[in-house]
Amino acid sequence: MTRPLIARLRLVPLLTAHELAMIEGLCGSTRTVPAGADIAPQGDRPRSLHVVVDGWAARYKSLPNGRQHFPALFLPGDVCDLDGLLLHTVHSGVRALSPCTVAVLPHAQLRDLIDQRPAIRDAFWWMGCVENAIATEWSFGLGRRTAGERLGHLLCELLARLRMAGLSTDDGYALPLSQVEVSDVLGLSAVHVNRVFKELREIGVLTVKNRWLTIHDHRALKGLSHFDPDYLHLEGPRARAGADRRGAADPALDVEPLFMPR
Amino acid sequence: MTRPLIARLRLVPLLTAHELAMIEGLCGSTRTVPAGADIAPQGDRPRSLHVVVDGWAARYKSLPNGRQHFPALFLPGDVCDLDGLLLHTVHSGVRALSPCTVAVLPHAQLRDLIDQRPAIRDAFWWMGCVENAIATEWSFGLGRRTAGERLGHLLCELLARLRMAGLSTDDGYALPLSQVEVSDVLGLSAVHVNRVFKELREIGVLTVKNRWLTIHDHRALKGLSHFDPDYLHLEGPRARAGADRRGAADPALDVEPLFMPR
DNA sequence: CGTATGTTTGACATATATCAAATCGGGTGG
DNA sequence: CCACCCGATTTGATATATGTCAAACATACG
Repeated sequence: MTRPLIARLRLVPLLTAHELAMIEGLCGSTRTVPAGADIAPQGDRPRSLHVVVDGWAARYKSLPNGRQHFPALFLPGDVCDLDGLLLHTVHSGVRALSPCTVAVLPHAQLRDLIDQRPAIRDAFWWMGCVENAIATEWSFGLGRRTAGERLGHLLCELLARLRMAGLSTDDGYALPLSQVEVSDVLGLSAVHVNRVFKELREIGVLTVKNRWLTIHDHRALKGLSHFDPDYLHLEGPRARAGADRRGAADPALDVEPLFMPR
Repeated sequence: MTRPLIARLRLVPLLTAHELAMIEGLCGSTRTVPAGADIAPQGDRPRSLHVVVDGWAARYKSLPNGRQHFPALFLPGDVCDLDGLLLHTVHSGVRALSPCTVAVLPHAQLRDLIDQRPAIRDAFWWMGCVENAIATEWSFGLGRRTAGERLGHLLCELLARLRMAGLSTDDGYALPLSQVEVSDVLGLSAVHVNRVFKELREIGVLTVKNRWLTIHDHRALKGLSHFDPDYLHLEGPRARAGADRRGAADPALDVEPLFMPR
């Protein structure tokens, strides 16, 4: 079940249906990982690529005294260790934040595909660039945004990304993160995250109940966090000159609609 | 004069001398950019790649009320707008922090080279991954390190990167950044950066004089900032299976030594 | 039901920001 | 070569956002 990756790649006008099928065919096995466990092994010469199919995961880094940080969050459809394809040692681990299902694509075969098919190469390279763009935005937030702006911005980003994956309703989504985990994303203390949530709740912008986030006033949330989704590159990668590819419109692959009906 | 890029790529056992020459041959023009000016145009469909040959540059992002942040720093040898090759809109600008010389490689020709030569593709893709790894480390610092640790860590990183480029002495380097600019990298106020510099000076770890940084006690600086250079991937990308490439040892290209004599 | 985990709240501590002024330093023009 | 000047650095006083500690509550789970 690599649907989410395919759904994501389908957005990419770069790929033909045939190429999508090739990628899908590559997914040998699927693993399930309990919350809290590592998804991708750290260390030398990683041998495969992991795609989150279900659940949420995060890259993590920590310091001896217990300080921890999540510099990236991976949602269904995201490749969570793209770097391992090029780098020969991977230093940051990836941990499941909720129970996860991950697809495992062996590097060797993926490399063959990348060598043969420039469009596939570009699709994966492009995903790395988007990850980079998101990291840049987070970096800015950590450096220059207030706690309230950071939280608001994160929640808007997650809505946009989940919506693209077809995993949100019009005004909310399942948020499997504890406040402690949110604090490790935002570089704040858990207590302070709690206070900011409370504030947003009190001004009527959102509600969290039973791990479900409802955004009552999306406009306000976007406004107070200065959210602009451009950096997510929801429009897909740039087309290759002269290419007339149209995977996204090809009905050969039966994939769920990408946007929820309003 | 694309020497610095070539010097950087030479570290990469991936590339043959011939391939290095191909890349070097691509560099049509060279531009000089005054401090404070933009190097790479933002916006849709960028048409070329820019390599810093001399001087320092930074990616920047800002908010209306004047808050500014530099999520990445580019030193001689660094490609400063790799993302533009894949992304069809570039949202963050790159600004020269000191007077810069940049080499301009047209995307069209670079793409041809990348299509033909997997090793060249991997070299550029790899540089993107390293940029990503550095961004991840900075992100961690912004989220979880104290002001002192952040500054110390940055100064260690710059020493390592400059040393790789042959631009440091054994115990210091030219630091063209003002304290305001450092504060925009570290997500601090300029005043506080000044105080942290003072502290490091008073405990005898470093001196800044005339835009030259001298590190008197490197061990202490590394210790207090928990610096570990692994994330810089100074060892180059992973070799391709079965490849026996050895550009770095090939004397055909007359490139300066990469490390200063002690 | 009890136990563990997550959330909420309060009181207090502190790192860092802000504002404002003094001083330094180096380039420029006379 | 000196005097001026402008940006950069330095310092002090004060403000504030956020962290820390600790306890009380919820909530889910077995």
